[in-house]
Amino acid sequence: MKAGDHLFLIDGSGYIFRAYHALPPLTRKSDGLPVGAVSGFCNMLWKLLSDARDTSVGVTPTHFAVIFDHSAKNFRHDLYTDYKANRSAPPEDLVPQFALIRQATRAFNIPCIEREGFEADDIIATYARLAEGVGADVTIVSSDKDLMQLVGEHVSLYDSMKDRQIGPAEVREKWGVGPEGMIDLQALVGDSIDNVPGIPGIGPKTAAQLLDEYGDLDTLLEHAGEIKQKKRRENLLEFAEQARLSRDLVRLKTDTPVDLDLTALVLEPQDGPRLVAFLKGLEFSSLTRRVAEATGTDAATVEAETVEGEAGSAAHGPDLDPGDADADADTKAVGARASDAFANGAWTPAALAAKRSEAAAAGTIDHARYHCIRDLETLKLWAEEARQSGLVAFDTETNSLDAMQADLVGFSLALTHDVRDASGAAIRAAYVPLLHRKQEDDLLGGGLVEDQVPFDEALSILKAVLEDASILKIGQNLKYDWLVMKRHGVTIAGFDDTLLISYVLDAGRGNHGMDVLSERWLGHTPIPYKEVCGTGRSAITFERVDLEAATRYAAEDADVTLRLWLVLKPRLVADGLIAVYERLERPLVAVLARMEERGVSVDRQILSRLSGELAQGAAALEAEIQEIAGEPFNIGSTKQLGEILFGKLGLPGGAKTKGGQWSTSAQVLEDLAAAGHELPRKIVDWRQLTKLKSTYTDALPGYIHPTTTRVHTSYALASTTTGRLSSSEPNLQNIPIRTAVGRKIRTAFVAERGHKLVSADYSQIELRVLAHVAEIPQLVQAFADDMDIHAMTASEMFGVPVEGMPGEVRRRAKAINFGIIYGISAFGLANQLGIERSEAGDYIKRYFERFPGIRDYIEDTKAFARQHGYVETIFGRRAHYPEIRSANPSMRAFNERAAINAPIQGSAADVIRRAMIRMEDALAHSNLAARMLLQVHDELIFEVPDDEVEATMPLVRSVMEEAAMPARAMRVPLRVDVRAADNWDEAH
DNA sequence: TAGAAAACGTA
DNA sequence: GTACGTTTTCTAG
Repeated sequence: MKAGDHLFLIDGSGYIFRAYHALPPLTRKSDGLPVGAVSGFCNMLWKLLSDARDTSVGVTPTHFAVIFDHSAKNFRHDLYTDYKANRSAPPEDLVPQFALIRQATRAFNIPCIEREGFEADDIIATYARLAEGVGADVTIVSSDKDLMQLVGEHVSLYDSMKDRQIGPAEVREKWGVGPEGMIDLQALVGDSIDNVPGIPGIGPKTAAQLLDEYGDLDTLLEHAGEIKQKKRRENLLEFAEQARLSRDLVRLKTDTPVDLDLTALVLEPQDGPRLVAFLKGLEFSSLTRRVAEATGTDAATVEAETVEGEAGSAAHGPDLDPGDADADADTKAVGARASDAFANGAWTPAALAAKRSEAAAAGTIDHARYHCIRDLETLKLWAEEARQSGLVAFDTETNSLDAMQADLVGFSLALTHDVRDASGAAIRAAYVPLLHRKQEDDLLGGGLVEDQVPFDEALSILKAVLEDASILKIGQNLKYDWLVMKRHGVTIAGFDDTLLISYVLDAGRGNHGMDVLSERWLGHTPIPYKEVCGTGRSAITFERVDLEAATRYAAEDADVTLRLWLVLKPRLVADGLIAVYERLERPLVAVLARMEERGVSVDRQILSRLSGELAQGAAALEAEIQEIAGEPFNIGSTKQLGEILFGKLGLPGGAKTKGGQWSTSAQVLEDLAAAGHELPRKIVDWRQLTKLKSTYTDALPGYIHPTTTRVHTSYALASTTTGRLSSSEPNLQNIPIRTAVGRKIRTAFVAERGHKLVSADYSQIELRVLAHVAEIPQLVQAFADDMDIHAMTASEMFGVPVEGMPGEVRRRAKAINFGIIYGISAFGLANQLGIERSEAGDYIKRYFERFPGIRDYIEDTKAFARQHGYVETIFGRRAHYPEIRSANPSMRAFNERAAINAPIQGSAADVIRRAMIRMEDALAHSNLAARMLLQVHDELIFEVPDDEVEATMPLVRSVMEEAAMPARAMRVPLRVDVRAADNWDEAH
């Protein structure tokens, strides 16, 4: 490079964000892949390059490079740990575009530069100074103020979107200081987006004025005591150090090590066919045409490069939240687009999905090809490849199934160099052991296995990949890995989860565990965990597994996960379920993980006292029961109990169980008690006490975490057919409430010192959903008027006025209302109400006469389910009922009832999911410290600092009540009751 | 020792 | 009549 040459440096990362926000948001390729930013980027690049050929334009580049940010972390984080802490993850539909823009740069035959540990700005600064040094001119394509410090006689900025050149004069005009003053100005002002602190109370105007007066930051700080304005003076004195730190943060590094020297940046001509193929693949038709013309390429003969929707990155479907118009219309538009795409000779999403599935099933898995990575250099290479391809499957190996206890002992990665190949032939997978221990059990418990990658170094390389949202991580049940990594200081950002994708696609068609999915889609049975770690008392933890077996097992997990993703992700687009996945499913992973991580405080003493009381009560009852029975027996054994009750004592047996025994269910025992027998009542009571004791007061303390001293449940996102969550280990969604004794257990769930528990629950959400979907005028009106819905139903059915209605009448109406939600049958209603089937049938008949819309809804839903094999919630989530066409009438009836229930239960579940996804941001925006701890289907429980309770309650209420909006306008309002107290019993 | 059956806690 | 998870007992291996 020499004087007179002109170097163009494009701030690729900055451009991506700016283009994303500036351009129409919904630019997508026919398979749903979002490409708005890529499109803007390519057009901009082409325009600049055209200028290079057109000598009539004054500015003609001779050298050219696009610079990208490399990793989330750089030297500035060492200066200031909170640097860029305010940055939120990039928008979902931008993530897949990072890799595409790198691909685009290469397709344009332009150097694509990035370097670990440095921001794009530093590399730009370095090249700009180098070029300046040889007398060349430099144009930096960016309008970022952070780069303005570089502007000078030979260096200017070019804002490609406003087509504006920024030289020293423009900098001074905009900021009141010249380029040389920009660093000091930024140091004073700070930057809330990058979280550069600056000095409080000083904005750009004041900063410019001060710098004008004192010359530079150091002089200003020396003379800070002379400032007249009191507050300003105090702040300058108090935060002087902070300003100096800020200066170090904003000053760009001009001695970044660079791989390519200036001569390597010389502008080469474009390879016409290659570029055309790429642009054609992205369906940029007008740019394709222009490029073809300019490069003398016959576009018609060039085959489009298959640029992935595919590129395996998040292909995007319709937006559930139509701040962008009508969601239903959106959904249909995708279907329409699919056929258009086929007309263009491209794959339709469905055809692509089918092709992938076929290839995946034909692929073979070869354990011999797996790598075991045992040195840092190799690991770095793999991380680099992940970055290049923008895609990596990831799985952790630990020493516990409990994510809150698990320590990382290794991890596996899988990469592919061709995301179009679902056969897996292009996949490489590896296991990285970190803390495996020798198997022999010497006194010290066996030392570490030799030649493992040093833990801290490996973790930091992994961290850079996992936290970089522009690299899509693919996992199976990522909530587990997310939590484990979080506990190791790493926050995974930018991911897909094959468990959740499968769940969205196939809820109701069996479970979604990796082994099942692998057999279903790949025809491959993965190595069972048992085979590696054994079972029962001879089981070992993964850290004791020898590296060869561990590699086979762990690398296979990553390999299989990546293959599954290649098959399943296109199906999301094909089935129009991308929005469900991205709006209702994927965002909950981090939300739930944080809830699990927080846990809830449980008072051991209350539980232990209760346990004692329950033990006493049960023992007393046990003695009485055995006294009456005339012999000791195991009351907990239904078999023995049946023999005593219906054999020895000769009580009349009621129902039989499936196994043919006499049933001893609570219902049967209650009936016997009502008939005057004294023993059954005592057994019911005994059962209640022992149930509460064993399931709750005795079990819960065992779940208190040794270090956090709180109870951390685990939520399953993909276990129910309807879309509800489930909770386990321990299940905190079935803590007693119905009986007085049971409720006492809730008093043990407490807020930590200085806090309250706030419980917010939806009132009658399922009935409201029913009123909405079935469009029942009376119900809609009743909810609009905030009436007692069961009383209103009773009044409508039986002609009884709501005023002074007997409790029994209301109770019956209530049972019918619930019955409807559960897919009513005369049999079930009769059971519930203890009336004759014929009478129950009459009730149902009368109900349908009064509410014909409900009958229509039920019939329509059944017909839909029979036709499609699934039903949908109001947000488009599907629940499959493959057996609804069963020839077995009871099986069929069961599936029909479930299918009637699923849209109601599932829509309610979707609503609270939406509320949960929004809640954290809503709280943060209001500067509230409330922490969401638990979800119980229609209830959310928070822990809130005492002095924020008042402010938090209305916010929580409004987020929940407005959760359906704007995606759906419900015909009925949602109502939420909110209460605060010291414990869960009083808060609910 | 693993898994089914019965019972029962929640929404 | 829907949707779950946990506990205890008992049986099959």
